[in-house]
Amino acid sequence: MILEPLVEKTLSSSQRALAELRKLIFSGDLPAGSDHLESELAARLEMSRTPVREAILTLEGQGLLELRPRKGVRILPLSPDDMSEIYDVLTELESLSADHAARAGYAPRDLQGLERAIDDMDAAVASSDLDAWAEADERFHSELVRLGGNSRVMGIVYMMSDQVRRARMTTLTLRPLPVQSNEDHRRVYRAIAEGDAKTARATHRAHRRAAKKIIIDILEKHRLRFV
Amino acid sequence: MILEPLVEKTLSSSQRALAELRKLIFSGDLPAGSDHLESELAARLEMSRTPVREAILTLEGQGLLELRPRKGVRILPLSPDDMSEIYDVLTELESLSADHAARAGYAPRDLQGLERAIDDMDAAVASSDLDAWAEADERFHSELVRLGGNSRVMGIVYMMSDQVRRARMTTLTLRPLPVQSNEDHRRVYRAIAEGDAKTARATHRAHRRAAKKIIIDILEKHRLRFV
DNA sequence: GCATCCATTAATGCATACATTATAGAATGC
DNA sequence: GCATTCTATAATGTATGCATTAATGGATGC
Repeated sequence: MILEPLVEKTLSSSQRALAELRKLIFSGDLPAGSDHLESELAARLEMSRTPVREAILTLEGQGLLELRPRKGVRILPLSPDDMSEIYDVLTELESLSADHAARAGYAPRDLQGLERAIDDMDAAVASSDLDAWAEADERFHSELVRLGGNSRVMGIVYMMSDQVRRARMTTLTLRPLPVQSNEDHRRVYRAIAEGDAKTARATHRAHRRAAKKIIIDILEKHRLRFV
Repeated sequence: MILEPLVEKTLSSSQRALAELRKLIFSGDLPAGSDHLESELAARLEMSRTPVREAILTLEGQGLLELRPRKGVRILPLSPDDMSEIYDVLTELESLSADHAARAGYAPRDLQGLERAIDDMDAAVASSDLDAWAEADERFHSELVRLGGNSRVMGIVYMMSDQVRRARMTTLTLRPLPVQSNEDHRRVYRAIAEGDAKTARATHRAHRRAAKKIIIDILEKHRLRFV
């Protein structure tokens, strides 16, 4: 019998399995394209197969891995085509969110989260802190979707952001400093604040399309497949 | 997401559980808002809790039900707000699909599925066969998404179509005969055939927005919550 | 009579044991 | 030597049993 750490939080095993597997995938400890047996993962997480299996099924539903009976679970690689698909979905759903956010008539204080994210991105660009920029960028997009007020959109975008994050790990250092990007963010922000749904939607759409092109070009140029 | 081959071999218990639970939900045997214990469902499907539990987790991920520890799983009701969210997502993703389908430059024979669905809807309207119309309408939309070529979009739309189908069971007999609707479909079809992405997108978007309004109005007018 | 606490109960979450089955490799026949 | 078949193995899929824990109801004290 193994003694538990005293500060152990009361997280259920399957929740832990889900979180830990996610971390292992994002950290690259479980590289894209690699295969792993349920029992192996269970041993690694020091729990039985049952909760691990539940987490695996969830992650399969989220498109992070694939069950291949008798061959183990395969961590799914992301090809440029995959990223293209994901960016297209994000483009549509975030643009919808921008539209709805503009129509919702939010007060300035409701938009503080957006504004702060934009400011943080400016600061990050100024100090060339790519990690801080990525974090603030992600915050901007998730805040935008939250303001859109559609819980289904939030769920889908949250799922796909996971995948984008995987790709970003690789591409972040290869892309030019995102200077233009924040100008776009500010324009989206202004349009929402002014209740101009049409501009908010169109501006965000253009922003996402440009971002997609940058990422896809990098992935293809460097023949990056596994991220 | 992937269509199963028609030659069904002995499918696994968890697959059966998934299919059967779906059927029970759609048939109304498990009404929206009702609670059910894992063990009760397992007994009903004549299998152990394990595969039932796996199916339940999958269905939870698809938003059909909710796990409430110690209270059983609750079949989720669909409020007008839920339907509004779902229609908004479908509007965006199907419009994207129409756009991409138009750009893809399909040959006429590739579009046969669309055309047949439209013809079938015409026939169904002529004979006032609402069920046939609903089936063909669903076929049109799923074919459209298939032509769009984005597998993520296909997956999301497939999931949400399940929910729309639940609502449609109730609203179908309450709505006016969908005559205008098929005129829209034909215009989308023509735009795709002619490679006019802009028109395809805009037309389909308008179509979906109109459909959403009809459904939501009915749901609210009749105070329908559980479907 | 009311509130609080404790005990009982029952449902889930997890572990484990078992059944099923695909696959690799050996063995046998040609 | 090659192919085919059979067998052993191992991984998944499923069943079952046990532990944990939330909820309910009763009992007790005020």
